[in-house]
Amino acid sequence: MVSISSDVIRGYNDTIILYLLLDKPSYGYEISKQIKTLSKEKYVIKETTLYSAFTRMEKNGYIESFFDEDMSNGKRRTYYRITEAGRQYYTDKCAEWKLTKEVVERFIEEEKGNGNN
Amino acid sequence: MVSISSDVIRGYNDTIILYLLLDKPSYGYEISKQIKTLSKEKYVIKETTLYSAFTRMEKNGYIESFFDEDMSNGKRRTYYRITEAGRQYYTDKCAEWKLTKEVVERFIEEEKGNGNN
DNA sequence: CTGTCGTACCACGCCTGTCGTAGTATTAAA
DNA sequence: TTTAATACTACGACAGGCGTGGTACGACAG
Repeated sequence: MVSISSDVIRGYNDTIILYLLLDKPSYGYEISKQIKTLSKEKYVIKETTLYSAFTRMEKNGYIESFFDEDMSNGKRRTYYRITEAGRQYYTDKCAEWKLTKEVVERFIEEEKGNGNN
Repeated sequence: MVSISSDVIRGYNDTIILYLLLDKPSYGYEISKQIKTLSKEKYVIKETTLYSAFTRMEKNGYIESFFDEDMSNGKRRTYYRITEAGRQYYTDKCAEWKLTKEVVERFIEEEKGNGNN
């Protein structure tokens, strides 16, 4: 069965997360659910991968963390919102994706290598 | 300037190399030149990356190394030919690429994030 | 009132692939 | 004789992903 290997989306986890923050802030658990449903269960991000991406991106200034004000119950959630730098990074990554796609597809052929010719 | 980051094609260097071996055996230097020209200078694989990919793929049984018989001069070249397992791996990677492309593109939007909305 | 499940997060440390640096060796041109 | 192109190798650092395991809360079952 064909499934996505981690090396492939390695460079795009950050982009995927940023995409889900474009419109509104969110938090880890919600984002992981969204990735799962939006990808139609094709890609399920690992928790550690997700949270380490948060840490890294906050350090890089692409996102900012805050706590929900009307959080009265004990469940503490760390929300993240995208920064301007994050939006820029996202845009850049989208451009890069187009280029990468072009390049990779020069080396992908449906007919060739598939079976025996 | 938009250029391909190593993390992005990380999972596809092996695939790219295998593609260039589908029709005929080749060797490191030639393959690196072909990647450069075929990608229109967009992607230049690092030597160390290339040669370590060879080692890894030979260990995995995707390629086999041999020396050119009519090598009369001193320049020793290690040629590689793709194996059946290698062809299978390539085919699988092509299928995976399609899936990855679908998934990633759900999180890529040209209009969104580009600028300010 | 104990157990389990779902939510929400974090620390630690390993693994793999990439890449920087540097070195060897040959041939051909300048 | 020095430089450039060809052809390859060794070594070690680094970053991102991920396995493992732990904390903590609420809800609901038995």
